[in-house]
Amino acid sequence: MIELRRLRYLVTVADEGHVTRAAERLGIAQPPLTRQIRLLEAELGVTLFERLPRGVRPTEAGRVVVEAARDVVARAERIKEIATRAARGEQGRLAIGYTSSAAFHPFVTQQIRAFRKARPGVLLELAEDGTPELVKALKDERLDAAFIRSTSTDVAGLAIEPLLEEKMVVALPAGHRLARESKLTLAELAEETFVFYRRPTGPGLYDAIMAACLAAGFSPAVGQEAPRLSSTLSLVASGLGVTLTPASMQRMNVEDVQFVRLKGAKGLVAPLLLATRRRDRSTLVEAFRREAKAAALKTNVAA
Amino acid sequence: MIELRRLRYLVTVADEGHVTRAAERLGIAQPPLTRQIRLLEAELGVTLFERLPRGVRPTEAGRVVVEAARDVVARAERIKEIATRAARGEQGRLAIGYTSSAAFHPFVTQQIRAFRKARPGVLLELAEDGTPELVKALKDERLDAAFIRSTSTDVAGLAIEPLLEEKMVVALPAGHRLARESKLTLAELAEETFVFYRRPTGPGLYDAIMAACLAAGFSPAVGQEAPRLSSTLSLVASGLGVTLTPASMQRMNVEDVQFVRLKGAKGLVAPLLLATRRRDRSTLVEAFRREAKAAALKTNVAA
DNA sequence: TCATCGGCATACCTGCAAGGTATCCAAATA
DNA sequence: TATTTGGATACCTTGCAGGTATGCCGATGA
Repeated sequence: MIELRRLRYLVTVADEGHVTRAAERLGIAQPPLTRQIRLLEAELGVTLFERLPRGVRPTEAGRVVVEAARDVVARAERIKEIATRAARGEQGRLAIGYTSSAAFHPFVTQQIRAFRKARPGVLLELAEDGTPELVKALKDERLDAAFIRSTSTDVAGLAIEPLLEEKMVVALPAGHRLARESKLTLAELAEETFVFYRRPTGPGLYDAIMAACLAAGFSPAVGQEAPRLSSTLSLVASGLGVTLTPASMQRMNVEDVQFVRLKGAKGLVAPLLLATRRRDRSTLVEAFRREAKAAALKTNVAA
Repeated sequence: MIELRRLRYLVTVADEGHVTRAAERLGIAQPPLTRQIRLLEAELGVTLFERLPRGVRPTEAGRVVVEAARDVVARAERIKEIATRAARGEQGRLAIGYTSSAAFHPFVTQQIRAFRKARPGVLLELAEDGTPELVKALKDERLDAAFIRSTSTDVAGLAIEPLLEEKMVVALPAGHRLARESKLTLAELAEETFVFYRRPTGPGLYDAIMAACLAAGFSPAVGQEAPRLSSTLSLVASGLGVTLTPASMQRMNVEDVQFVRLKGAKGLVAPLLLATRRRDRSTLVEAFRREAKAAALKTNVAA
């Protein structure tokens, strides 16, 4: 019968790529570790590592098994925490993620605050990351819900629900010749250099902006790309170009960036989406979803 | 450090509601089981069971922990199955590359599609690039196999295996004076300007074409070079010259390009090769190689 | 090409924790 | 109050993880 110790050893060896170093990290000697790995291989009936002259390397099958083992080990580690929390009578735990651009959206912070207030017994865990990473974390059950801005890659098994649509605004370096306007059309930006956040692996804001510019009769000159929507603003502040961002980003209050409303770029909106696991019908997630959708509806009616 | 044995015991006791019966089911005596449960309680710092006059009952916290334990145990049990499946090549990851000209070859797409269908558990990663880049990626283990057209630079450590040989066709701008012929000889192209894709760092199609032209009694006038075989076609479409391409490129269906069969240029063929790492004897790569070679053999016999 | 080294494998011993047996004890029947 | 049921305790036994010593193989370098 397979035991956790072996799996922990397996993961460590895979991480180190080196039995001796892994043994060191585990605080045991090398020979027992070698033996444990071999016993595990015998038990699974699979060669997990190629033995190289220097170190070891997981075989193809090894990689797959290591990932599964990592998952099991991580879940086992969490049990202790689950136990103490359950003993304290806490009603559960909800891990919520959001893309960096959603982090500044008042709706998101408002929802999280309201949920925390209504359920003080629930431990909220928050994480900020890129949409593809959030999607992966949802699938791996490291997250229970995520506010995202685009439907990125492979979302099979996830429920993606639109909450809000947000207007876009133009972000300009302070003192830019257009910064004194109260409204701008896309066409007025035709001569500008744009900075963008890196195109995600799926259709996203990037493509929508591109399409809108083309519709306005120009192809934007892209100066530099940034890994996060939020970091484009520092590029704008540095004068490397202009960009379009969701209106809520104005709250970031970056020095040397001025925002101007965008006029007549219909269809150019930043959606705010809520992603959950389709299978996951746990009470907490369900409540969070329900409340978020209700609040979104109210916001949309008010607007 | 928490171990799976304890978790298994915990789940069994919870299921039976009875330490003695659980012990029986586990094939151990009752006292050790009692002790293991108490040790687990001590480790987690939580009382998991209420001791009743007849049997035991999980506490509130106990129920939560039991569910978490059940999940971990189930996942651990699955690891063995995951391992055997991975060893059989039903799971894992395979990164395949192809040169842009091979990308349009029906054989290549067919092989990849068939492999994906036969092994849905395998994550296929595809990359299109030039032959030298593919060779480098193979050596760096960013790729596991690559369809290439020529044996480029330094292929030490790689196994290069011929799969197919493909006829060449003449690509002409639409409306070209020779475009109405049904067949052309090389000699008939002696007065034409040629466009070529850039010569790779090793011997390739370029040299084969050059040699064939020389054998036909002329040295081709080279008009412009393109970085990819596929982009030569747009040059042809723009009327910058004619070129010779593998027959499968006809599928690209470029507007303003017409293809004419080539007559009597024996030896002028575009090989399709499969490159793998010589050392790499992983199940997945091996299976892919085997199936590609088998399919190639069948295709050659049919042709 | 031979010496050296780095690093996994093998052999064999040791100690601890899981398992076994015997027995106790508390509460629920009768 | 006697009996039964089932978990707890005490104490012995054993198997498996861990330790030390050493072998062996391939890679590197003089």
